[in-house]
Amino acid sequence: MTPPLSSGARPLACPAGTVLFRPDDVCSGFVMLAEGCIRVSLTSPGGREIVLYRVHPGGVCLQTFTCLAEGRVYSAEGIAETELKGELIPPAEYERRLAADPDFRRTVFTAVAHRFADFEHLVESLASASIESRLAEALLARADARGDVHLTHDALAAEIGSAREVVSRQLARFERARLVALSRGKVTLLAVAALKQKAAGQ
Amino acid sequence: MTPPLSSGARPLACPAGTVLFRPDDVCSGFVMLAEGCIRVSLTSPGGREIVLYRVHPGGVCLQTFTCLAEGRVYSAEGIAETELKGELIPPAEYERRLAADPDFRRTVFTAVAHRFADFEHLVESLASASIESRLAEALLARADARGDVHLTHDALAAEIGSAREVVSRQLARFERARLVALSRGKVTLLAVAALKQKAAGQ
DNA sequence: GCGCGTCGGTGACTTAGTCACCAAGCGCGC
DNA sequence: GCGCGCTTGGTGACTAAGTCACCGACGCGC
Repeated sequence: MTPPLSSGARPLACPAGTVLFRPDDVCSGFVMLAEGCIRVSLTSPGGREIVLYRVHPGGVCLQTFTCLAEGRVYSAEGIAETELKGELIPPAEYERRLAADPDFRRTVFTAVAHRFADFEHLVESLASASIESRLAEALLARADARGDVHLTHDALAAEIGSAREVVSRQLARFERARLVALSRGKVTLLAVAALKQKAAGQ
Repeated sequence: MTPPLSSGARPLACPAGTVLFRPDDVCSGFVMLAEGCIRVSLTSPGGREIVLYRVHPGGVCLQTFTCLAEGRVYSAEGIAETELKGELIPPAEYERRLAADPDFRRTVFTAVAHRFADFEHLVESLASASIESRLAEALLARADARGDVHLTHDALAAEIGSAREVVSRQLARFERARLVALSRGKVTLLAVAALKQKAAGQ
């Protein structure tokens, strides 16, 4: 459709599991994702990890945006959850496009705004929602079409910013209530409607 | 210095305590603050309030930015903490300036980026810092030149996204350790260095 | 000086998080 | 196909934080 996007943009391709950036890394450019998913997470000094957000095609990595706007280093970690394809736009080219291309500007702004709304939701649920509702929400959000969630209890704990033991115990309660079935590395949702109620806070 | 900034901008002036916006309000324009301070906070269904951030001159209200970028309604509450002076830039004019004025664009971007970094800090401390360290941090951040913090325990609880009773008890512990002195509506810092240690997590 | 609204203190209880440890599942090399 | 070691999950015991209910103390207006 569009011609080669610009002189400066470089193709980006990497396999699942690639660490795209770590805290204190310098930002090498703005990522326009065509395919795949990037998980951005924060790890506290105590070793607790929390997933801040995921970047999908059409989305924007706020971390990257922040780094480019303020000339700072990254403060979180970004990992390719799946194989990635896209473009890496170097800082100067990014700046030029923001000035010259209203569509590009609108895309970036909208994505930043959207990301911010997610963030607000995260703050709200960290500050006031129960583990039960946050876990129910995370399960619903990350289930595949068959209702399976392929995550360890540890990974689920990172999704909701809690601890593994807490997740294990809450999952055990869900299992006793026949809302889910548990197996190693997998949670199967049995009662989606009931979980939605829990996610909404009963 | 600059001539009247634009055809569209309207002067903004209001006294302390004014509610600038509430959840579900439509955004009437972009605020450029010349003087004063706006507190933006979220109140959960359970009635728990948490202060998201404060807007100072040169800063940007992310809420407003989000609303303008996505054409959405506000999701938080904004209150004038002090008397405000500034300009209100209507949406169309805001859009025009973003396109035409690189300095304006840079200002907005930098401010948004900065705000986002604060937000990340908020998420990190909600997810993993103790009440003791969050309260110590809040006290240090909001003390005046004499080391007085003129906030009720309730207001301090909103600052750190916790409950009044929890704040009262932690303040009592600080008082027993001679780190602060308590009186009605005021906390006086007695040992700033020790509080800084607590804020950093010992 | 009385009444009332705000502010702060406290006990009793629930929920969440931490720590230490163990057991089951699984892949791998031999 | 046996044993080894890593990952994952389960559990008890404890601490920290949050909730609920209630009361007392202060401060202001009448």
